[in-house]
Amino acid sequence: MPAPASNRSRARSADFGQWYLDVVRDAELASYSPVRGCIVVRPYGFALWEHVRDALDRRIKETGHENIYLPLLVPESLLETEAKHVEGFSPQVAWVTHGGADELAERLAIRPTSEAMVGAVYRDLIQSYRDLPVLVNQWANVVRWELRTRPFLRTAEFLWQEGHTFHASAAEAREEAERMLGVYREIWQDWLAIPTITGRKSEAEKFPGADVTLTGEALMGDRRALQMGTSHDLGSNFARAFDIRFLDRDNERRHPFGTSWGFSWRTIGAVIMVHGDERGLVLPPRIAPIHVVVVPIWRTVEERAAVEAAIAPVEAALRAQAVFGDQRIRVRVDRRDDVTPGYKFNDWELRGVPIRLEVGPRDVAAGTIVVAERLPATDGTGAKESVSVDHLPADVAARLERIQTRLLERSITFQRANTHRVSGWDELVDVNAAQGGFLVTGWCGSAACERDVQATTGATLRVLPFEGELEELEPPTACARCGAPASETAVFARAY
RNA sequence: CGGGGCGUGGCGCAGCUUGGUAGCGCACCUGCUUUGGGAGCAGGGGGUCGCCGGUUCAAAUCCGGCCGCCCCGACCA
Repeated sequence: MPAPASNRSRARSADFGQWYLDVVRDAELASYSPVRGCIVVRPYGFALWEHVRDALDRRIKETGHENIYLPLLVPESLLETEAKHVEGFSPQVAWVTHGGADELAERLAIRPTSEAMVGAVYRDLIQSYRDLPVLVNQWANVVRWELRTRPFLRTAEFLWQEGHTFHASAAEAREEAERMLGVYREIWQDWLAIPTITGRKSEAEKFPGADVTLTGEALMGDRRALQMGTSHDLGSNFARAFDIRFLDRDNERRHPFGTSWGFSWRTIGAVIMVHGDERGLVLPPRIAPIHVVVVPIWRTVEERAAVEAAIAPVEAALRAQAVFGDQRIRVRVDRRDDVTPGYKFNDWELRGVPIRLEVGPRDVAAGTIVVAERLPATDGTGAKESVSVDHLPADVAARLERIQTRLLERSITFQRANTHRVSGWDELVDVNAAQGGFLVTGWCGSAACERDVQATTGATLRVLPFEGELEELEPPTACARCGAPASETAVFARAY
């Protein structure tokens, strides 16, 4: 069967970067727009984001937070209030300078994030210890004037969630930052089927204005790392800068302690790069816009009628079937009559639909349906099977849950296989050049050594992992750069 | 921000070196045959060649300027 000349994805193994762009385009997740650095998220891509978003939104609410909405435009004087914050973000801020024809007296920043706005707003809303804790979140777009575009991973405008909280004590704020990183970790692992190494960022890598930045780092299919989301303990930095105070039980005025945490549509890029294969997208069932696609097969109008009649009750039964607790199976019957079944098989595989059902005259006669699973090509599984119509819904639900599990197992295996303990400078340089992946080593804590590693290898200090994150690896006891006793275990990697 | 590339029907591209009726694949429309792994044949519709200026009898093609986007590197979710 001859393939069309265009619209074929590049080989993943040959050119990972181009493969990524091809998958985004061919699976109809997103396209470029007339605006530099800004993408159009198409319905299939947005549905994917919505499933991730809804799962996270539920957990954010379950952990006691409420959603709000803050202004898009931030007066320059506000943005400048916290010194380190403005220093960190100023190179990336887009400015509104005119209203109509008139130049504004004060420029307005298009929010790169909302800490400054939160500070200004909650300065007035927080008066008493009874007003604490403040636990709010917003789903919003932000703009950071990026000089390089990669759909989902790096765009000038992107969608995310930013949580903001204030607490009466430093310990409570730290707990909150840790709690929300834990919530993120659940989503990454249980929904996106992506394992992460969680921990702290170094001073050089942390959020401008934060005391501590917590992060989750994942490994993409090309062995480069991706920061999946961050959670910041802001201490009382923003409260002091914005003069936020509360009157405590003892009648003393005190600054509250803040956190902020963000999770963006970049995670969609991670799903593509972690699970995708030579045939295109592979989606974890929990977030797949379509769980099951049904492809009818027929030649004559009589056959078509018989096949349609056989599909109707199957479709209804599948839609009624529970999966993953409270979800229902999401079914699409592909009734297009301008393309052949073969075309549809390839089309839905490219788009990562976990399960395909084929129903033709032979199946109708036998009371069966052909089931094919969309698993990574290397699994060697996914051959077609004939299944009786009777227990199809339960069978499909079980398969979806098994696929979800298998994808996670597979990505954990990949991460383990590409996490290397390196104990000295030569080994660090060699392993990074030869294999890439996560490089676990000792670090003396000095910024100079951190800089040297980056300058020489291109790998950055991704994370200082929490206790137990690398349980099977005994960390080196000396700094890989200078040989001094290590005060930290560090994970270096070339990153996106 | 440095380096490179590209702007030609909806999409992907060729044509430009050497100026002379704008072409190919996909998509689209009509008909017939097809349909269990990216269908075939026949006919058909659609483009002031990114913009401005210059050279020329004549510019997609040569010259100058501008704009835009993409890719590769330094910074960032």
